[in-house]
Amino acid sequence: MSIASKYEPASAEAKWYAYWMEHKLFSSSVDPNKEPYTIVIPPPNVTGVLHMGHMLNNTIQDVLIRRARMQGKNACWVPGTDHASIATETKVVQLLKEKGIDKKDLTREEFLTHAWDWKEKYGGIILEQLKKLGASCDWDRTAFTMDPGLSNAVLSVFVDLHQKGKIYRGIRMVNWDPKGQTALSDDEVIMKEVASKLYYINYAIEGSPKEFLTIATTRPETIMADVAICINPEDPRFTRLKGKRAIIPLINRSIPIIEDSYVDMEFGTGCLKVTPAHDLNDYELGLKHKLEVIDILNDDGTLNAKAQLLVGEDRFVARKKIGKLLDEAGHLQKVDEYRSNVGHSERSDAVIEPKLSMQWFLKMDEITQPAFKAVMEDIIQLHPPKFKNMYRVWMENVRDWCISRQLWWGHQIPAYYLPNGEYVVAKTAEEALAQANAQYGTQYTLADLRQDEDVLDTWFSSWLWPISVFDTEVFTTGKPNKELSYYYPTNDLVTAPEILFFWVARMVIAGYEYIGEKPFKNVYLTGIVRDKLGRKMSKSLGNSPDPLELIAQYGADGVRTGMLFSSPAGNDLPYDDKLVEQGRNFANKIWNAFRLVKGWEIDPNLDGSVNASSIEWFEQRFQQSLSEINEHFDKFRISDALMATYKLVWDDFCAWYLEMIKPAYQQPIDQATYDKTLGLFEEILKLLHPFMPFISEELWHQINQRSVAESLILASWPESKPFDSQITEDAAQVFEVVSQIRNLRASKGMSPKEPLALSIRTQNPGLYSRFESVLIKLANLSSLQFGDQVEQAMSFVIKGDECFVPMGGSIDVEAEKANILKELEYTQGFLAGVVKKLSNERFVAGAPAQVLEMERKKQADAEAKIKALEASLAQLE
RNA sequence: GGGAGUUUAGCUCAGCUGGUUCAGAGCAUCUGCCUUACAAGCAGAGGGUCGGGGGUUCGAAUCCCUCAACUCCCA
Repeated sequence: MSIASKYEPASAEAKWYAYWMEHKLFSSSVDPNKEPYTIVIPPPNVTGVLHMGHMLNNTIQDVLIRRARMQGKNACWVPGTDHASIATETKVVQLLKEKGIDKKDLTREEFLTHAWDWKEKYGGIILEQLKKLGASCDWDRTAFTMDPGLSNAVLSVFVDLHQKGKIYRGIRMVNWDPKGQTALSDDEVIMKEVASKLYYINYAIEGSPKEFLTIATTRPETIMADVAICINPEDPRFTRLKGKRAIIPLINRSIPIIEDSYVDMEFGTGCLKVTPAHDLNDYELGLKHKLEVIDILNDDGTLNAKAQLLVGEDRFVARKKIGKLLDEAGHLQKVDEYRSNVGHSERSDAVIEPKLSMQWFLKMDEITQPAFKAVMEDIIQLHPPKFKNMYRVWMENVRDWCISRQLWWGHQIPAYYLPNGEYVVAKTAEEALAQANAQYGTQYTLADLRQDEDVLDTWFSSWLWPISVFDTEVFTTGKPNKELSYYYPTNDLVTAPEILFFWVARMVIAGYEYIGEKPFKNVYLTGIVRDKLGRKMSKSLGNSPDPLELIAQYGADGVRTGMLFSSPAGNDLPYDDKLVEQGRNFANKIWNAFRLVKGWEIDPNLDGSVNASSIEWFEQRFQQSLSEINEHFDKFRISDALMATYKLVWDDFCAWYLEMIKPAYQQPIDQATYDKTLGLFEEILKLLHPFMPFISEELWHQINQRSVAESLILASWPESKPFDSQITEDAAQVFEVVSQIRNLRASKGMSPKEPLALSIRTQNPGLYSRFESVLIKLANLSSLQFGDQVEQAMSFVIKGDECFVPMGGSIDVEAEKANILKELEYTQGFLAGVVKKLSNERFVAGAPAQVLEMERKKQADAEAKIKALEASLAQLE
């Protein structure tokens, strides 16, 4: 036997991935005779490097797609990447900076040239890494959200929605990232608790120089933007101030004192400075009271001329300085330490500045309705379903979507401003010009048009992904092409719950808006991969293992199964090397099972009928597991499907079946059993393939020479057939006897090599005699008999059948008596419970017949067992 | 502050519409084995008042109330 005792994954992985690729076994094309099964990959950021989250996510997709392929479906997994405007632009800016180039010194075109260079160079890395994992994507379909076609689709949609009156321009308070110089959506803002200071500032009352009121604020640098003081009309402390005006310290501007019940009398000093330009709540209060807006900040977070003071200083520097100024001028009453929640940019980590700016918005109220309904009515199913609730809450409170971003990398907004102050929206400048001149009767030329500088939110392109990877024209034509008609709606989407709203919900919205049909049937939400301490894996923490390193160390199959062992849908995965180790061990187990079988010599003259019952048992057991596995898959319980497969292979096939049929050392096996066993092995490899594509394909070809078309990746998923659970139950009982005898040996310190005799008192000897040879082999028996009690024997009871193992003189009577007494005591207690239940009239009257019958059987069994135990005890006396 | 979710063995989780799948699985732990497929292994064992309390019911891990802890979303 020349096969290594340890499975070496590296060569098999390289070999079979190349083989699958070479023969285009991942590729899919429209075939009306086959049912399509489609998954679109959640496009990773082009800036991305494969991390553990991708590993989990893509393993699940690959499992689903490979199983579908084996089920004879036309499996199509579309890969691709997302241009990720903020992340990529940040990265490119950083890279240029390292080269001594400042983005400010570049034109838009120059910057984009650099960005594309970067994308061409690094943008595909993550997809290459996915190949190492075994991902069976149709790589010929690889898409990018800024491909010409997909970009065109984005612009079409923008123009269309604008025409429909759903896109509008408006001044809004946005989350401004002064570092990234862009507006962020609420969801891109992370609230963090930070230590800050609460400044108590005195504002003089106009007309009574000695009087003042005190305001508590964490942002003293914005007092120059104050437009009012607000008090609660119910607050008796401030009745005297009603209708008066206050003076802003340092700049001495007079502002009104207004009343609004919005003010929390408990917080701070009970009165509030109103600064509409720099606080969302103040902005709304300002709108309500028709107050002026004074914006004292530049885009980069420095103070502008309107501030009058500290012009050009950064907001945080200004905060410190103004504190000092106020103090020196005698306006600062005190400063308290304070903890508050402050929004930070998810990308740049800069403190978010609420800022008024002109942005583009998509009206969400109407467009979301079909998407809301689809999930509520389970037309689209979320797995696990607990996310349905979250989805509902979000959809019910959805706000208009701010779709503009102040960046260069992305889809530039197709809006063109005209010299007359108007603007037109069109896909190209030429179209815009024609439209403008027609609309306004003007004679403008292209040079008169100025395109909006901003780009669209990244999600504004990825929400079209399940459509635009197949058809980029449907948004204008309204007619799906062949590809889209065939592959859409896709089947399953696998993604993280954190982007349920960013992405998933919006794809559903776009799907209904443009195709009138859901984009997918099922959404499988994975958990977050965390480290042992429960922290999210991140580059900055350095707590994430390198996935490629892991694959090199444990094998792709080991890593895939390791990731899946402990990750039910929606649950976080606390990552531990132990998991992938278990995966690797599993691969090794399969490998060695194969070594065993391949190592057998065949003797054509041998009669294999002794193994018939073992084979029959395993076939039934296989079917039983298969139906469980299929059910798990259907319910998207991927971890459970894997665990059921794992147990079938390790416990049933390796630990029981192979041991049952294994010939004695260096003895040959009969032809029939050998052939059958290889056949069963093949069935097992099929079940393993979605989880462990490499080792399964490797062994598949080692079992037999096969053509490309006969590759395992294309093999048929085993057919589910009815099974006889009586056989598996009986076998379980026989196995229990084997375990008990092994246990007996272990507890007596006897060698497994020393044969024992077994006598069973049973109503049903056929059950045991059917597996007689198995019992003899696995329990190492010298004989098996049926009959009455045996003297000088150890005994145990299984399902009412008494088993006796004569031990000759070596039996420890006292210990055996103690054992039996313990068992007896327990059974008597058990019986008492059952009897009590049965003597309860209300139970007898209320419980269904089936339950009653069960209880009666329990009683009978317990009584029989007690009798048997007592007899054994008497025997020992 | 509003809403949702979670709490079952040391860890990660199953336990569907209350009753033999009812207290489970994998890993970890402990004991004994290098028994010629596999020590990345084999054989065996021990772990849980099902977060606390109360209620409904003949019967509750499962339904209701309440308290506690943790997580997430929104403000």
